[in-house]
Amino acid sequence: MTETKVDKKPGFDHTLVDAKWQAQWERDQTYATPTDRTKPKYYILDMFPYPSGDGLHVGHPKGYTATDVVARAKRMMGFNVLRVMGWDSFGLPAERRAERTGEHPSVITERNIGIFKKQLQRLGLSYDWSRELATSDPRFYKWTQWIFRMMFERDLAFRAEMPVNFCPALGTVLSNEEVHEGKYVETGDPVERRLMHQWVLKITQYADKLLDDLDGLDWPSGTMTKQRDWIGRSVGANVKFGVVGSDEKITVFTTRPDTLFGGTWVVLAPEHPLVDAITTPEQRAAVAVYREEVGKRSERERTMEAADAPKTGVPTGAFAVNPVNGAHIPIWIADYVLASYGTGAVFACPAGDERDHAFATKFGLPIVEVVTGSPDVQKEPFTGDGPHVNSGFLDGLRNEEAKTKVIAWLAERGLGEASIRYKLRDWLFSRQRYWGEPFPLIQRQDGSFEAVPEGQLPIVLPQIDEYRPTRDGKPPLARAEAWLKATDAAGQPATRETNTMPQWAGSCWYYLRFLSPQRDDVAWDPEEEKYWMPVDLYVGGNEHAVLHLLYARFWHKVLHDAGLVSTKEPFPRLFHQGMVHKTSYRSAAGKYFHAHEVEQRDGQWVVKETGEPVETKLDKMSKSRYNVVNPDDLCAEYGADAVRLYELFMGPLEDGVEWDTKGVPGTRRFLDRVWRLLVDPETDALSGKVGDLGGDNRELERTLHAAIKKVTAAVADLRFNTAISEMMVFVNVATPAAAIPRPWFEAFVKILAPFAPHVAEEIWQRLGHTTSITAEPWPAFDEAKLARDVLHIGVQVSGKLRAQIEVPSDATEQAILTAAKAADGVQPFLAGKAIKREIYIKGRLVNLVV
RNA sequence: GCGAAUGUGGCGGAAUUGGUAGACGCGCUGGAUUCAGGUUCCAGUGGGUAACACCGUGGGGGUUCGAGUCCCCCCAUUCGCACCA
Repeated sequence: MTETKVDKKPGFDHTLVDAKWQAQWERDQTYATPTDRTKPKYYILDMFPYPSGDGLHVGHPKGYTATDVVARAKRMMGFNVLRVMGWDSFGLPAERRAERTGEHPSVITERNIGIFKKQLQRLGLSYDWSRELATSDPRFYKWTQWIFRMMFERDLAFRAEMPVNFCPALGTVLSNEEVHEGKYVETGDPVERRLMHQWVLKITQYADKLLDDLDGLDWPSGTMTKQRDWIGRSVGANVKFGVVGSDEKITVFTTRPDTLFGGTWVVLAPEHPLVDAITTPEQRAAVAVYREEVGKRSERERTMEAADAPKTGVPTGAFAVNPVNGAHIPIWIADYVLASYGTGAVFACPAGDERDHAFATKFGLPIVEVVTGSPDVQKEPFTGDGPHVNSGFLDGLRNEEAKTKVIAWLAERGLGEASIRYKLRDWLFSRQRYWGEPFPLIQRQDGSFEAVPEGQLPIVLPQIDEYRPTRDGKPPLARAEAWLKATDAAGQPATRETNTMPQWAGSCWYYLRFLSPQRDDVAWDPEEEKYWMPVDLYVGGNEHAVLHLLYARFWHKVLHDAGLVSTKEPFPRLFHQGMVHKTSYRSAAGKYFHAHEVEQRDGQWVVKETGEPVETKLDKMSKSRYNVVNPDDLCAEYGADAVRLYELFMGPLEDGVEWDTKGVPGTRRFLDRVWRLLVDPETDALSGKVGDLGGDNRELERTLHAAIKKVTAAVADLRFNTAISEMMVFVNVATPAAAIPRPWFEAFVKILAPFAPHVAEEIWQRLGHTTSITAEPWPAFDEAKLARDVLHIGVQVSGKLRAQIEVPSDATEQAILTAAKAADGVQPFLAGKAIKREIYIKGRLVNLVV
C-alpha cells in the first residue's frame, strides 16, 4: 500500500504502537517463563508448525491467537505460564527442494524458520522465545535418538521383514496411519505393498492403555472416537475348526461365538497358508484362478470397493467340522476376508452378519436362524440381541450369556478360548529419506544390531552430495561412505543404520523438551517436569486426531513406564481450532487464479482476461491454490491487534470459516473507538472524558461487569467471539457517555489487553502507569452490578408477542401483570375475552392465555 | 453403505439451554461534519404493509400457554470410516 496517510487520524497509529511495544517486551523480557515456584502453573501449547517455504497465512494465527489470549489472561490471573513455540522442522518439502536446488535442507529450513518467526512476532504473540526449539537441531534430536535408544533397549523397537506401504514417488515406506485409500495422505501419491526390512515400534503393546486412558481426557469427542476406532479393540474368541479327512485345524477369530450354531461355512483369506493343503484336486484349478485374480488387484482396489462390493469367492472342496455341533460345512476362500486381520479365517453365520448374508444369498448357502428378533433371516440378517434358538445348549440365552457359556464350553474341550484383537498395527518407524533423525544403531558383521552408546549421541546427519536414494535402492545416507563406518561394542567393524526416523518422531516428545531446552546434559530436568507437566491446554488442528496425538501418547506412556515422566497422559485437555478457508478459482485445465483475476458474469465465474470459466471451491489456503491471505499485509494496514481480534471474532474457534478480509476494518474501528474514549485524536492529548466523574452511569457499569464476566468465561471455555461482542457493547455505551470513571475504564483496558496487547499497553501508559499491563491483576466482576434497574418485559397474548412494558426491577408480579393487561398493544387482543391463564416468567415475559 | 456434525437476515454469526429470534460485526440506506473523497458521529436495516394484520430459524408433522431449542419423518451440505469377522 503506497497511499499517503490521511491527515486526520481517526485513532491510534498502529505502526508506531506495534513496533514500540514489541521492542519494549523484548527489551524487558516480558514473556520470559517465571522461575519462582510459588504460583500455580499453566502450560499452554500450540501444535508446532512445519516451517514450509510458503510462510504463514491467516489460518495459522487463529489457534495461536486463541492460546495467546488464554496465556495472557492466565498470567494476569496469577499463574506462572509456560508459553512456547518451536519448529517441526524435519520433513519432506525441504528435502525435495534440496533435491531440486542442491541447497542443504538445513539451510532451507533455517531460512523458512526465520520467515515464520518474524511473522509470528509481528502479531505480538507472547512466546518465551528463549525456549525456541527445532526438531532438526542436533541439540534436539540427540534426545529423540536417546528415547529411541531406550525403546530399543526395552525391546519396543525391532526390525522385521514385512509387507509395508511403499510410495514409489517418494521412494520411501510409510506407516499405516499415513496411508488412506491407497494414497499418501499428504500428497496423494499412490502407495503399494512391498515386502521389506523395516524398523517397527511396538505400539500394539500399549493398545489397551492407549484405549483405556482416553476415558479421563477432556478432548473433543470426535477425536476420542477416532482414536478408539483406530485402535479397534474387538473382544471375542479364537475357535478351532477341524478339517474333514485331515489333521489340519483352522483357527478363526470371532466376536460372535454365540452364533456358532448358525455357522454354515468357513472362509479363508485367499492368502491363508492352509489353502494349498486342504484344496481338493477338483477345485485346485478354480482356486488357483481366483487367487490369481485377487493377487492382480491391488490392495487399494480391494479396499476402495469396500462394503457394498459384490461378494466373490470359490469353494476349496474341503469341509470343516463345526466344533459345537459336529456339522460338516464347506470351506471357501473369498477376498472379503483379510489375511492381515485376526487369523485370516472366519466362520460365516449369515443369519447374524451382513457380509455373510450377502455371500449366502449370492452362492445359495444355507441360512440358519440362531438369534430371534428378525421377521425373516432368509431375507435380512439380524445383528441385535435376543434369545438364541437352534443352538443346542445355548437355546434361550441372550447374546452375552451365550458368549460366556460357549467360550467356557470350547475352552473345556480345547476347541477355543477368549481372545482380544486390535485393528491397530505396530508402527512402521523407518523412512528411506535424508532429512530425518538418523537411528542410533549400528549393524554388526553378523547382521545383528546394537545401539550406539549414549555418550556418542547425537549421531549427526552427514553431509552428502545428493539427497536421493542410491542406484541400488539404498537410502540416501548410504551415500555417506565415511560416516557409515563404525565400530561395535566388541571392537569389530560395523555399519551405521541408513534409514531415518519419520517426521512424527520429534513431535512425539517436543512438549517435554520445552521444559529445559538449554540443557545438553538431560532431555529435560525432572524437577521442571514435575512442576510443568501435564500440558494444561493443547490446541491444534483435528488433522492430527489419530497420527500425532496417538504417537505422542504412545511415547509418553513408554516414558512413563520408564519412570521419566510423572503423568500417564501428556495432554489432558485438547482443543481443535477450525480451519480457515478461502475460495479458490480453478479452470478446467487445472490452473488456479487469484481472486482479482476472476469475476462473476451471469452467475458464472470466469477469468477476466479470457472469459474462461473457472470452478470455485472453498479450499484450504495454500500458495499453489493462489488463495493465501498474508497476515503481514493485514498487520501493516490495520495493526496486529485488529488482526488478532478479527481472528477470534469471525466465529466460534472450533468452526471452520471462510476468511473475509472485509471484517478486519470492523475490529480496527472498535479499537479506534476505545482509543478515542481516552485520547483526543486532534491533539493526541487526553480528552479528559476518563476521570473522576460518571459513577452514576448504571448502564455503563452494568455493561462493564457483563464484559468482564463474559471475557473471564471465554478464557475458560475458549469462546471468544461473543466475549469480543460484549466488549464492543461496553464501548458502544461508553462512547456517548459524558464521562467515564477511571477505574471502570482501567478494568476494561485490562480485559482487552489479552486480545489487543499493543494498544492496551499504549493506553495503559497514557493513563500514567509505568509498568506493563501484562502484570496487572485480572479484574473481578460483581454479579450484583449485572442487574438492570428497569426490566423490559415482553407481553404475549396466547403465545404471541403483543407489547413490551418497562417496569422497575423491584416490581411485584401482581403489579407487572396489571401493567401487562393495561399495555397498549395488548388491549385489542383481550377485548371481550376471558383470560384463562396468566403466566409470568421472572424478569422476562408475561403470557396472557385467552 | 455406516457414523457424526451442521442448516438462523444480503454476509460472519448471537440467543441466559423451553420464555421478547436476529446481540455484536460486515454490508447497505438516509442525515450531519467535509470543497471533495475518506474518516467520524447520528438514525435505520428479517420479509411484508401507507400503517396494521400477517409471515419468518432447511421442509413436513407433533408435544406445550409458549419451540431456533424437545420428539417423529424427510431434504441438503460437510466431515470421518469404509468388508476388521
